[in-house]
Amino acid sequence: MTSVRTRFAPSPTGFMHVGGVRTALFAWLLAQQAKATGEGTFILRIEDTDKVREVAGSIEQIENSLKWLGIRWDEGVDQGGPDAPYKQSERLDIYKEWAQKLIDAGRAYADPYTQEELEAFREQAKAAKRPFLFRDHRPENPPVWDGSQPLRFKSDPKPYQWTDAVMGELSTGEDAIDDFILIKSDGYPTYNFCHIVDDAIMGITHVLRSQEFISSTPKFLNLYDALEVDRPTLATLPFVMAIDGKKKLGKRDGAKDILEYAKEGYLPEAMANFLATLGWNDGTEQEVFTMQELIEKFSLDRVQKSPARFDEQRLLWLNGQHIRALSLDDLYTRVTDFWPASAAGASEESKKQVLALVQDRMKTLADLSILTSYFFEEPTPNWEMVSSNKQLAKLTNDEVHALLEEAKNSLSASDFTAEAIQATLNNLLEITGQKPGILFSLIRLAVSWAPFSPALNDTLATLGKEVTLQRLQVSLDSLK
RNA sequence: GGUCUCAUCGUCUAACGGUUAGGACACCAGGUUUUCAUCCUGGCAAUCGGAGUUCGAUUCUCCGUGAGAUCACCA
Repeated sequence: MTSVRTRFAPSPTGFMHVGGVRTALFAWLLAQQAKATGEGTFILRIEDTDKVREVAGSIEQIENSLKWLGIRWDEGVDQGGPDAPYKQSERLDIYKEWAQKLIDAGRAYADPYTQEELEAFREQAKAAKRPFLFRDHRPENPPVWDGSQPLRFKSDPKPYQWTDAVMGELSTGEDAIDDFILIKSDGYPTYNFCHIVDDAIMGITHVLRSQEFISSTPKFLNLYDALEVDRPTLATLPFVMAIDGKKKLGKRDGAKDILEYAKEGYLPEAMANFLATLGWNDGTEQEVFTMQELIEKFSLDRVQKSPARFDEQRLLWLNGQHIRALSLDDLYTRVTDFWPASAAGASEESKKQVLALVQDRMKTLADLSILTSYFFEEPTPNWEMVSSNKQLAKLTNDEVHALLEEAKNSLSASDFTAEAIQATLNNLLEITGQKPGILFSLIRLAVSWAPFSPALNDTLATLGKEVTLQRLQVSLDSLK
């Protein structure tokens, strides 16, 4: 019987980008996996203790992002749970209580210095080429903490050695530990303090977070000791790096809102697949995973230690793979917002027929419009497309005219099933003595005027005899 | 500067100390008797450097080098 409780604890400072989402995904996968054999719980906790940086609407946006990806939480701000509230700004009393325990134990004290004095200490250390440590300036007789000063942790500096579920054995010297602030002078706790309190209260078993926290981990370990709480399994995830440069992906470096990808026609399961395999693999050569497979196969010990770059090409490829894996009906429900405007009046039946034709060619749902518009609206002849085609450019206007005329005649006698059309077309090859590359390309353009389209016989069959012949005529007429 | 982490094709990655260093994306070339962004086949392409341990290091150790993180009343 395993019990896994994980949490995703974002601060509401804006939209979510792929790095943050991946952390959430991994934590969620772990909890889902545990559900199969025991207890698994995934918690969404909002860390809103910095009122200055808070951005209105962020919580809703975070929730929408997770929902889009298919991540559901068992406990959270919107639905509550046994450890409610799940918003840190509503848990201030709890942190005060825990802070008092530390004060009583002589492990916390009021910081009597002004900003200026603090700054002077920093300058001093810098001038002396020494690291700045607040604990070098611990006041001998700190005032009684009345809430107007910051409350600091009285650390117990010592070397630490610990095991990280991803990084393995880690260690630091005592310089990594300092008297950090537990509660700010505005009454709100710092992340360093309250996340540890909450994780303990909520019984979090696995803490997943990104690499930037690795150097503050010794502080956390020191606090766990002072609080006398068991520490959870710590797992440090490597960065997701920006596509170019070598910087970690961040909002200021052009990281996109994850919901942007939804608008661009990416499937959530493709995004999940991509994110999961960015820094993780199952040890086989499998590249495409369903959500269910990810849940079953994910493991922290196969997570990469080194940062990975965000490769949109691979995401695009995966998206195509997942689109092709969808049933037609499923795909149909996903593309609702992606049809060309001209398809508005088309019936579900005809739209599905068209969709079936292009499913294999779509890489994003947004491709649908360019791929299908000519099924729903009359294309405008663009002879530029003929003259810029290597093979077709060799034909004279008279030859083009003759070929299309011939095609029109043959097709008007066809039964117009896909099979019958193929037979007609093959016959046409013999009559005209043309190569398929020329004849078929020409017909394709004359009825669609699109850069690419499905197999010619399927395209014509879907358009129907009447439309096909009419479009051939329109094209003929437009040819001077 | 202190502390800490990381290092295999362009990118994502695989490889009990023994493999012609494997796969995928991208790219290139063919094929699937039309286009093509699907599909199939093939090709290109990597162990950061130097010592050491070993019969044998991508793998273990050390030293470099490079990259990154962190040193906030931000999370």
